[in-house]
Amino acid sequence: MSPKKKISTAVIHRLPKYYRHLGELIDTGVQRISSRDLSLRMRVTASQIRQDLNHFGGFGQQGYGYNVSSLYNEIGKILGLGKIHNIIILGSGNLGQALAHYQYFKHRGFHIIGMFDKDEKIIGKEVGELKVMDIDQIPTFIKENNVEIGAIAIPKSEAKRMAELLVENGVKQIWNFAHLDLHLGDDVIVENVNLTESLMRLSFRAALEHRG
Amino acid sequence: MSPKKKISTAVIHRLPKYYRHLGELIDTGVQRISSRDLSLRMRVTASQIRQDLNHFGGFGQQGYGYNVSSLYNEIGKILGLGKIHNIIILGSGNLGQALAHYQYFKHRGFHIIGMFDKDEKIIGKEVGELKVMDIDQIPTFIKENNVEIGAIAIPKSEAKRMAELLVENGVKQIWNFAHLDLHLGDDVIVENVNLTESLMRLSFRAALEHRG
DNA sequence: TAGATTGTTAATCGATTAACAATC
DNA sequence: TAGATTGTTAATCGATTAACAATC
Repeated sequence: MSPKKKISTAVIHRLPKYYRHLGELIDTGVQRISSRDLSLRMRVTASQIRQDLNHFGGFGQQGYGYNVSSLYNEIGKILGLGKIHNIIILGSGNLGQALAHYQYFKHRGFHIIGMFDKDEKIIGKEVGELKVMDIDQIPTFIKENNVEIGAIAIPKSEAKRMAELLVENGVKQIWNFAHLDLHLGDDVIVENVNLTESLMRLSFRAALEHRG
Repeated sequence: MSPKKKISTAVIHRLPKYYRHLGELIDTGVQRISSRDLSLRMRVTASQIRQDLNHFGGFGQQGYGYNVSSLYNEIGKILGLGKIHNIIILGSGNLGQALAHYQYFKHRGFHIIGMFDKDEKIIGKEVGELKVMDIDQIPTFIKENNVEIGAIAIPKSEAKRMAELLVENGVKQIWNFAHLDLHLGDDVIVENVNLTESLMRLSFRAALEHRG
Protein backbone atom coordinates (compact mmCIF):
# COMPACT_ATOMS: atom_id res chain seq x y z
CA MET A 1 0.00 0.00 0.00
CA SER A 2 2.80 2.40 0.83
CA PRO A 3 4.57 3.54 -2.32
CA LYS A 4 7.73 1.69 -3.30
CA LYS A 5 9.24 4.11 -5.76
CA LYS A 6 9.71 7.84 -5.68
CA ILE A 7 6.64 9.80 -6.71
CA SER A 8 7.47 12.31 -9.44
CA THR A 9 6.38 15.92 -9.22
CA ALA A 10 4.27 15.30 -12.33
CA VAL A 11 2.22 12.74 -10.41
CA ILE A 12 2.01 15.02 -7.37
CA HIS A 13 0.56 17.73 -9.57
CA ARG A 14 -2.05 15.41 -11.02
CA LEU A 15 -3.30 13.91 -7.74
CA PRO A 16 -5.25 16.99 -6.60
CA LYS A 17 -6.76 17.19 -10.08
CA TYR A 18 -8.01 13.63 -9.88
CA TYR A 19 -9.45 14.48 -6.49
CA ARG A 20 -11.21 17.56 -7.79
CA HIS A 21 -12.70 15.82 -10.82
CA LEU A 22 -13.87 12.87 -8.77
CA GLY A 23 -15.53 15.29 -6.34
CA GLU A 24 -17.32 16.93 -9.26
CA LEU A 25 -18.43 13.53 -10.55
CA ILE A 26 -19.87 12.69 -7.13
CA ASP A 27 -21.77 15.98 -7.17
CA THR A 28 -23.32 15.07 -10.51
CA GLY A 29 -24.32 11.62 -9.29
CA VAL A 30 -21.83 9.53 -11.27
CA GLN A 31 -21.07 6.33 -9.36
CA ARG A 32 -18.51 4.56 -11.55
CA ILE A 33 -16.08 5.64 -14.22
CA SER A 34 -13.54 3.97 -16.49
CA SER A 35 -10.04 5.30 -16.93
CA ARG A 36 -11.03 6.08 -20.50
CA ASP A 37 -14.01 8.25 -19.57
CA LEU A 38 -12.02 10.02 -16.87
CA SER A 39 -9.24 10.59 -19.40
CA LEU A 40 -11.66 12.30 -21.79
CA ARG A 41 -12.93 14.51 -19.01
CA MET A 42 -9.49 15.44 -17.70
CA ARG A 43 -7.68 15.59 -21.03
CA VAL A 44 -4.95 13.15 -20.05
CA THR A 45 -4.45 9.61 -21.33
CA ALA A 46 -6.22 6.64 -19.78
CA SER A 47 -2.88 4.90 -19.57
CA GLN A 48 -1.49 7.69 -17.49
CA ILE A 49 -4.40 7.58 -15.07
CA ARG A 50 -3.94 3.84 -14.55
CA GLN A 51 -0.19 4.23 -14.12
CA ASP A 52 -0.62 7.08 -11.65
CA LEU A 53 -3.15 5.28 -9.51
CA ASN A 54 -1.10 2.09 -9.44
CA HIS A 55 1.66 3.92 -7.63
CA PHE A 56 -0.65 3.73 -4.63
CA GLY A 57 -2.73 0.62 -5.12
CA GLY A 58 -5.14 -1.22 -7.36
CA PHE A 59 -8.29 0.80 -6.83
CA GLY A 60 -10.16 -0.39 -9.90
CA GLN A 61 -11.83 -3.57 -11.00
CA GLN A 62 -11.39 -5.24 -14.37
CA GLY A 63 -14.42 -4.95 -16.58
CA TYR A 64 -15.99 -2.36 -14.28
CA GLY A 65 -13.71 0.62 -13.85
CA TYR A 66 -13.44 2.66 -10.68
CA ASN A 67 -16.03 3.34 -8.03
CA VAL A 68 -16.07 7.13 -7.98
CA SER A 69 -16.68 7.76 -4.30
CA SER A 70 -14.31 5.08 -3.07
CA LEU A 71 -11.55 6.32 -5.38
CA TYR A 72 -12.27 9.86 -4.18
CA ASN A 73 -11.82 8.72 -0.60
CA GLU A 74 -8.65 6.79 -1.37
CA ILE A 75 -7.05 9.76 -3.10
CA GLY A 76 -8.16 11.95 -0.22
CA LYS A 77 -6.25 9.67 2.14
CA ILE A 78 -3.21 9.69 -0.13
CA LEU A 79 -3.29 13.49 -0.10
CA GLY A 80 -3.33 13.47 3.69
CA LEU A 81 -6.87 14.84 3.89
CA GLY A 82 -9.44 13.53 6.32
CA LYS A 83 -7.62 14.97 9.29
CA ILE A 84 -7.26 18.47 10.65
CA HIS A 85 -4.16 20.45 9.60
CA ASN A 86 -3.51 23.59 11.60
CA ILE A 87 -1.99 26.55 9.80
CA ILE A 88 -0.56 29.83 11.00
CA ILE A 89 -0.12 32.76 8.66
CA LEU A 90 2.84 35.10 8.94
CA GLY A 91 1.93 38.48 7.55
CA SER A 92 -1.49 40.10 7.71
CA GLY A 93 -1.25 42.06 4.49
CA ASN A 94 -3.65 41.58 1.62
CA LEU A 95 -2.38 38.15 0.77
CA GLY A 96 -2.41 36.94 4.37
CA GLN A 97 -5.96 38.21 4.72
CA ALA A 98 -7.00 36.57 1.47
CA LEU A 99 -5.68 33.24 2.76
CA ALA A 100 -7.41 33.74 6.12
CA HIS A 101 -10.75 34.27 4.40
CA TYR A 102 -10.61 31.32 2.00
CA GLN A 103 -13.55 29.19 3.14
CA TYR A 104 -12.56 26.24 1.03
CA PHE A 105 -9.45 25.48 3.08
CA LYS A 106 -11.44 24.94 6.27
CA HIS A 107 -13.85 22.81 4.34
CA ARG A 108 -10.94 20.52 3.42
CA GLY A 109 -9.61 20.29 6.97
CA PHE A 110 -7.02 23.08 6.75
CA HIS A 111 -7.71 25.28 9.77
CA ILE A 112 -6.07 28.65 10.08
CA ILE A 113 -5.59 29.06 13.80
CA GLY A 114 -3.26 32.04 14.04
CA MET A 115 -2.14 35.14 12.23
CA PHE A 116 0.96 37.15 13.03
CA ASP A 117 2.44 40.48 12.09
CA LYS A 118 5.25 42.66 13.34
CA ASP A 119 3.48 45.96 12.73
CA GLU A 120 2.18 47.31 16.05
CA LYS A 121 -0.55 49.25 14.29
CA ILE A 122 -2.02 45.95 13.06
CA ILE A 123 -1.41 43.69 16.06
CA GLY A 124 -4.66 43.19 17.94
CA LYS A 125 -6.85 43.93 14.94
CA GLU A 126 -9.30 41.26 13.83
CA VAL A 127 -9.11 39.48 10.48
CA GLY A 128 -12.15 37.28 10.09
CA GLU A 129 -12.29 35.16 13.23
CA LEU A 130 -8.63 35.74 14.06
CA LYS A 131 -6.92 38.38 16.12
CA VAL A 132 -3.54 39.39 14.70
CA MET A 133 -0.77 38.50 17.15
CA ASP A 134 2.75 39.81 17.59
CA ILE A 135 5.36 37.83 15.71
CA ASP A 136 7.32 37.54 18.97
CA GLN A 137 4.59 35.29 20.30
CA ILE A 138 5.16 32.65 17.61
CA PRO A 139 7.37 30.32 19.70
CA THR A 140 4.89 30.33 22.58
CA PHE A 141 1.95 29.85 20.25
CA ILE A 142 3.57 26.88 18.54
CA LYS A 143 4.34 25.25 21.89
CA GLU A 144 0.73 25.58 22.98
CA ASN A 145 -0.90 24.60 19.71
CA ASN A 146 -0.39 21.84 17.19
CA VAL A 147 0.87 23.93 14.28
CA GLU A 148 1.60 21.83 11.21
CA ILE A 149 1.94 24.42 8.47
CA GLY A 150 3.40 27.92 8.41
CA ALA A 151 2.33 30.20 5.57
CA ILE A 152 4.89 32.87 4.72
CA ALA A 153 3.02 35.92 3.43
CA ILE A 154 5.59 38.56 4.35
CA PRO A 155 8.15 40.44 2.25
CA LYS A 156 11.19 38.68 0.87
CA SER A 157 13.53 40.54 3.23
CA GLU A 158 11.95 38.97 6.33
CA ALA A 159 10.94 35.65 4.86
CA LYS A 160 14.11 33.62 5.37
CA ARG A 161 14.54 34.63 9.00
CA MET A 162 10.91 33.96 9.89
CA ALA A 163 10.84 30.62 8.07
CA GLU A 164 13.90 29.57 10.06
CA LEU A 165 12.17 30.66 13.26
CA LEU A 166 9.22 28.41 12.40
CA VAL A 167 11.50 25.47 11.70
CA GLU A 168 13.46 26.00 14.93
CA ASN A 169 10.17 25.76 16.77
CA GLY A 170 9.22 22.50 15.12
CA VAL A 171 7.13 23.46 12.09
CA LYS A 172 8.03 21.09 9.25
CA GLN A 173 5.76 22.36 6.49
CA ILE A 174 6.23 25.78 4.92
CA TRP A 175 3.82 27.30 2.44
CA ASN A 176 5.95 30.03 0.95
CA PHE A 177 4.52 33.01 -0.93
CA ALA A 178 7.70 35.12 -0.77
CA HIS A 179 9.81 35.49 -3.90
CA LEU A 180 12.81 33.48 -2.86
CA ASP A 181 13.90 29.89 -2.51
CA LEU A 182 13.93 28.62 1.06
CA HIS A 183 16.41 25.88 1.92
CA LEU A 184 15.50 24.74 5.40
CA GLY A 185 16.82 21.21 5.76
CA ASP A 186 15.93 17.81 4.42
CA ASP A 187 13.05 17.15 6.78
CA VAL A 188 11.26 20.41 6.00
CA ILE A 189 8.77 20.48 3.16
CA VAL A 190 8.51 23.76 1.26
CA GLU A 191 5.69 24.42 -1.17
CA ASN A 192 6.21 27.61 -3.15
CA VAL A 193 3.55 29.85 -4.66
CA ASN A 194 5.30 32.53 -6.61
CA LEU A 195 2.82 34.88 -8.27
CA THR A 196 5.46 36.88 -10.09
CA GLU A 197 6.87 33.75 -11.69
CA SER A 198 3.37 32.65 -12.62
CA LEU A 199 2.76 35.96 -14.37
CA MET A 200 6.09 35.70 -16.16
CA ARG A 201 5.21 32.22 -17.44
CA LEU A 202 1.98 33.64 -18.83
CA SER A 203 3.88 36.48 -20.43
CA PHE A 204 6.49 34.11 -21.86
CA ARG A 205 3.91 31.92 -23.51
CA ALA A 206 2.21 34.96 -25.02
CA ALA A 207 5.53 36.27 -26.31
CA LEU A 208 6.30 32.83 -27.75
CA GLU A 209 3.08 32.86 -29.79
CA HIS A 210 4.01 36.19 -31.29
CA ARG A 211 7.49 35.03 -32.21
CA GLY A 212 5.91 32.00 -33.88
CA MET B 1 17.04 33.47 -32.51
CA SER B 2 13.40 32.38 -32.44
CA PRO B 3 13.10 28.93 -30.90
CA LYS B 4 13.03 25.96 -33.25
CA LYS B 5 11.66 23.26 -30.99
CA LYS B 6 8.83 23.23 -28.51
CA ILE B 7 9.76 24.64 -25.12
CA SER B 8 8.88 22.21 -22.34
CA THR B 9 6.98 23.31 -19.26
CA ALA B 10 10.07 22.41 -17.23
CA VAL B 11 12.07 25.04 -19.09
CA ILE B 12 9.23 27.56 -18.78
CA HIS B 13 9.28 27.07 -15.03
CA ARG B 14 13.01 27.62 -14.82
CA LEU B 15 13.21 30.78 -16.94
CA PRO B 16 11.73 33.12 -14.29
CA LYS B 17 14.08 31.57 -11.75
CA TYR B 18 17.11 32.35 -13.90
CA TYR B 19 15.79 35.86 -14.23
CA ARG B 20 15.34 36.27 -10.49
CA HIS B 21 18.79 34.92 -9.62
CA LEU B 22 20.48 37.06 -12.25
CA GLY B 23 18.67 40.09 -10.86
CA GLU B 24 19.97 39.26 -7.40
CA LEU B 25 23.48 38.84 -8.78
CA ILE B 26 23.29 42.27 -10.37
CA ASP B 27 22.19 43.71 -7.03
CA THR B 28 25.26 42.24 -5.36
CA GLY B 29 27.58 43.60 -8.03
CA VAL B 30 28.46 40.35 -9.80
CA GLN B 31 29.29 41.05 -13.43
CA ARG B 32 30.03 37.62 -14.87
CA ILE B 33 29.16 34.08 -13.94
CA SER B 34 29.87 30.61 -15.27
CA SER B 35 27.16 28.01 -15.69
CA ARG B 36 28.89 26.08 -12.93
CA ASP B 37 28.72 28.89 -10.38
CA LEU B 38 25.13 29.65 -11.31
CA SER B 39 24.33 25.96 -10.97
CA LEU B 40 25.70 25.90 -7.41
CA ARG B 41 23.63 28.93 -6.53
CA MET B 42 20.42 27.65 -8.10
CA ARG B 43 20.84 23.97 -7.23
CA VAL B 44 20.45 22.74 -10.77
CA THR B 45 23.13 21.27 -13.01
CA ALA B 46 25.42 23.42 -15.12
CA SER B 47 24.55 21.24 -18.08
CA GLN B 48 20.89 22.00 -17.68
CA ILE B 49 21.52 25.73 -17.57
CA ARG B 50 23.51 25.60 -20.80
CA GLN B 51 20.89 23.41 -22.47
CA ASP B 52 18.07 25.70 -21.35
CA LEU B 53 19.75 28.87 -22.54
CA ASN B 54 20.67 27.37 -25.88
CA HIS B 55 16.99 26.97 -26.69
CA PHE B 56 17.06 30.72 -27.21
CA GLY B 57 20.58 31.55 -28.30
CA GLY B 58 24.24 31.41 -27.45
CA PHE B 59 24.45 34.02 -24.74
CA GLY B 60 27.76 32.93 -23.27
CA GLN B 61 31.37 33.05 -24.28
CA GLN B 62 33.83 30.16 -24.09
CA GLY B 63 36.40 30.58 -21.40
CA TYR B 64 34.50 33.50 -19.87
CA GLY B 65 30.99 32.47 -18.94
CA TYR B 66 27.98 34.75 -19.09
CA ASN B 67 27.76 38.48 -18.64
CA VAL B 68 25.21 38.78 -15.84
CA SER B 69 23.43 41.93 -16.89
CA SER B 70 23.29 41.10 -20.57
CA LEU B 71 21.94 37.61 -19.82
CA TYR B 72 19.42 39.19 -17.46
CA ASN B 73 18.26 41.48 -20.23
CA GLU B 74 18.08 38.67 -22.78
CA ILE B 75 15.98 36.48 -20.50
CA GLY B 76 13.80 39.49 -19.74
CA LYS B 77 13.13 39.83 -23.48
CA ILE B 78 12.43 36.11 -23.78
CA LEU B 79 9.91 36.40 -20.94
CA GLY B 80 8.17 39.23 -22.76
CA LEU B 81 9.20 41.83 -20.20
CA GLY B 82 10.42 45.29 -21.14
CA LYS B 83 7.02 46.34 -22.34
CA ILE B 84 3.82 47.29 -20.55
CA HIS B 85 1.21 44.59 -20.04
CA ASN B 86 -2.21 45.80 -18.99
CA ILE B 87 -4.23 43.62 -16.64
CA ILE B 88 -7.81 43.74 -15.46
CA ILE B 89 -8.93 41.89 -12.36
CA LEU B 90 -12.34 40.26 -12.15
CA GLY B 91 -13.43 40.04 -8.55
CA SER B 92 -12.61 42.52 -5.82
CA GLY B 93 -12.55 40.08 -2.92
CA ASN B 94 -9.49 39.56 -0.77
CA LEU B 95 -7.53 37.88 -3.51
CA GLY B 96 -8.40 40.49 -6.12
CA GLN B 97 -7.36 43.19 -3.69
CA ALA B 98 -4.14 41.39 -2.86
CA LEU B 99 -3.28 41.27 -6.56
CA ALA B 100 -4.18 44.94 -6.99
CA HIS B 101 -1.80 45.93 -4.20
CA TYR B 102 1.21 43.91 -5.33
CA GLN B 103 3.79 46.58 -6.05
CA TYR B 104 6.19 44.19 -7.69
CA PHE B 105 3.93 43.58 -10.69
CA LYS B 106 3.94 47.25 -11.67
CA HIS B 107 7.68 47.32 -11.20
CA ARG B 108 7.95 44.54 -13.84
CA GLY B 109 5.67 46.28 -16.33
CA PHE B 110 2.43 44.54 -15.40
CA HIS B 111 -0.06 47.36 -14.88
CA ILE B 112 -3.42 46.68 -13.30
CA ILE B 113 -5.72 49.14 -15.01
CA GLY B 114 -9.17 47.94 -14.02
CA MET B 115 -11.02 46.01 -11.37
CA PHE B 116 -14.54 44.65 -11.72
CA ASP B 117 -17.19 43.17 -9.49
CA LYS B 118 -20.86 42.35 -9.79
CA ASP B 119 -21.74 43.28 -6.23
CA GLU B 120 -23.46 46.68 -6.23
CA LYS B 121 -22.34 47.30 -2.66
CA ILE B 122 -18.72 47.19 -3.82
CA ILE B 123 -18.96 48.87 -7.22
CA GLY B 124 -17.62 52.41 -6.99
CA LYS B 125 -15.45 51.70 -3.96
CA GLU B 126 -11.74 52.34 -4.26
CA VAL B 127 -9.10 49.65 -4.06
CA GLY B 128 -5.69 51.27 -4.05
CA GLU B 129 -5.66 53.54 -7.08
CA LEU B 130 -8.55 51.77 -8.78
CA LYS B 131 -12.27 52.29 -8.60
CA VAL B 132 -14.22 49.05 -8.75
CA MET B 133 -16.37 48.94 -11.88
CA ASP B 134 -19.49 47.00 -12.78
CA ILE B 135 -18.77 43.75 -14.56
CA ASP B 136 -21.25 44.83 -17.26
CA GLN B 137 -18.78 47.50 -18.31
CA ILE B 138 -16.10 44.99 -19.23
CA PRO B 139 -16.77 44.91 -23.01
CA THR B 140 -16.70 48.70 -23.23
CA PHE B 141 -13.62 48.93 -21.07
CA ILE B 142 -11.75 46.39 -23.21
CA LYS B 143 -12.67 48.28 -26.39
CA GLU B 144 -11.33 51.51 -24.98
CA ASN B 145 -8.18 50.11 -23.37
CA ASN B 146 -5.47 47.77 -24.43
CA VAL B 147 -6.22 44.88 -22.09
CA GLU B 148 -3.80 41.99 -22.51
CA ILE B 149 -4.44 39.89 -19.42
CA GLY B 150 -7.60 39.07 -17.50
CA ALA B 151 -7.18 37.82 -13.94
CA ILE B 152 -10.05 35.63 -12.74
CA ALA B 153 -10.42 36.10 -8.98
CA ILE B 154 -14.10 35.21 -8.68
CA PRO B 155 -15.85 32.04 -7.47
CA LYS B 156 -15.76 28.89 -9.54
CA SER B 157 -19.45 29.18 -10.39
CA GLU B 158 -18.96 32.45 -12.31
CA ALA B 159 -15.45 31.85 -13.59
CA LYS B 160 -16.16 29.99 -16.82
CA ARG B 161 -18.79 32.46 -18.03
CA MET B 162 -16.65 35.48 -17.23
CA ALA B 163 -13.54 33.99 -18.81
CA GLU B 164 -15.53 33.36 -21.98
CA LEU B 165 -16.75 36.96 -21.91
CA LEU B 166 -13.14 38.15 -21.77
CA VAL B 167 -12.16 35.93 -24.69
CA GLU B 168 -15.16 37.05 -26.76
CA ASN B 169 -13.96 40.60 -26.28
CA GLY B 170 -10.46 39.83 -27.47
CA VAL B 171 -8.49 39.04 -24.32
CA LYS B 172 -6.10 36.18 -25.12
CA GLN B 173 -4.33 35.74 -21.78
CA ILE B 174 -6.17 34.47 -18.72
CA TRP B 175 -4.63 34.34 -15.26
CA ASN B 176 -6.98 31.96 -13.52
CA PHE B 177 -7.29 31.70 -9.74
CA ALA B 178 -10.60 29.81 -9.75
CA HIS B 179 -10.58 26.11 -8.96
CA LEU B 180 -11.47 24.76 -12.34
CA ASP B 181 -9.85 24.07 -15.69
CA LEU B 182 -10.68 26.61 -18.35
CA HIS B 183 -10.69 25.46 -21.96
CA LEU B 184 -11.03 28.56 -24.06
CA GLY B 185 -9.59 27.74 -27.47
CA ASP B 186 -6.17 27.14 -28.92
CA ASP B 187 -5.18 30.77 -29.20
CA VAL B 188 -5.97 31.58 -25.58
CA ILE B 189 -3.25 31.14 -22.97
CA VAL B 190 -4.41 30.12 -19.52
CA GLU B 191 -2.09 30.24 -16.54
CA ASN B 192 -3.60 28.62 -13.46
CA VAL B 193 -2.86 29.41 -9.83
CA ASN B 194 -4.76 26.94 -7.72
CA LEU B 195 -4.12 27.52 -4.03
CA THR B 196 -6.12 24.52 -2.90
CA GLU B 197 -4.10 22.21 -5.11
CA SER B 198 -0.90 23.80 -3.83
CA LEU B 199 -1.95 23.11 -0.26
CA MET B 200 -2.84 19.53 -1.14
CA ARG B 201 0.58 18.98 -2.69
CA LEU B 202 2.15 20.19 0.55
CA SER B 203 -0.10 17.91 2.55
CA PHE B 204 0.64 14.97 0.25
CA ARG B 205 4.38 15.34 0.63
CA ALA B 206 4.03 15.53 4.41
CA ALA B 207 1.83 12.43 4.45
CA LEU B 208 4.37 10.65 2.24
CA GLU B 209 7.17 11.29 4.74
CA HIS B 210 5.09 9.76 7.50
CA ARG B 211 4.30 6.67 5.48
CA GLY B 212 8.02 6.33 4.75
C1' DT C 1 49.54 30.91 -25.53
C1' DA C 2 47.27 28.00 -21.83
C1' DG C 3 43.27 27.61 -19.17
C1' DA C 4 38.58 28.01 -18.78
C1' DT C 5 34.13 27.37 -20.21
C1' DT C 6 30.89 27.37 -23.64
C1' DG C 7 27.72 25.12 -27.26
C1' DT C 8 26.46 20.83 -28.78
C1' DT C 9 26.41 15.94 -29.49
C1' DA C 10 25.91 11.49 -27.29
C1' DA C 11 24.46 8.64 -23.33
C1' DT C 12 21.43 8.00 -19.69
C1' DC C 13 17.56 8.31 -17.16
C1' DG C 14 12.74 8.75 -16.29
C1' DA C 15 8.05 9.56 -17.69
C1' DT C 16 4.45 8.67 -20.95
C1' DT C 17 2.12 5.79 -24.09
C1' DA C 18 0.93 1.39 -26.08
C1' DA C 19 -0.20 -3.29 -25.73
C1' DC C 20 -2.19 -7.20 -23.79
C1' DA C 21 -2.81 -10.99 -20.48
C1' DA C 22 -5.47 -11.28 -16.30
C1' DT C 23 -9.90 -11.13 -14.50
C1' DC C 24 -14.14 -9.13 -12.98
C1' DT D 1 -20.21 -16.86 -20.48
C1' DA D 2 -18.71 -12.77 -23.36
C1' DG D 3 -17.41 -8.13 -23.06
C1' DA D 4 -15.18 -4.67 -20.75
C1' DT D 5 -11.53 -2.74 -18.46
C1' DT D 6 -8.04 -3.09 -15.28
C1' DG D 7 -3.01 -3.80 -13.72
C1' DT D 8 1.30 -4.33 -15.56
C1' DT D 9 4.96 -5.11 -18.81
C1' DA D 10 7.21 -3.41 -22.93
C1' DA D 11 8.09 0.32 -26.26
C1' DT D 12 8.55 4.99 -27.08
C1' DC D 13 9.40 9.48 -26.27
C1' DG D 14 11.45 13.39 -24.09
C1' DA D 15 14.25 15.55 -20.63
C1' DT D 16 18.45 15.50 -18.02
C1' DT D 17 23.20 14.59 -17.53
C1' DA D 18 27.78 13.65 -19.27
C1' DA D 19 31.38 14.39 -22.39
C1' DC D 20 34.26 16.94 -25.26
C1' DA D 21 35.62 19.55 -29.38
C1' DA D 22 35.38 24.41 -30.37
C1' DT D 23 36.98 28.73 -29.07
C1' DC D 24 37.39 32.84 -26.36
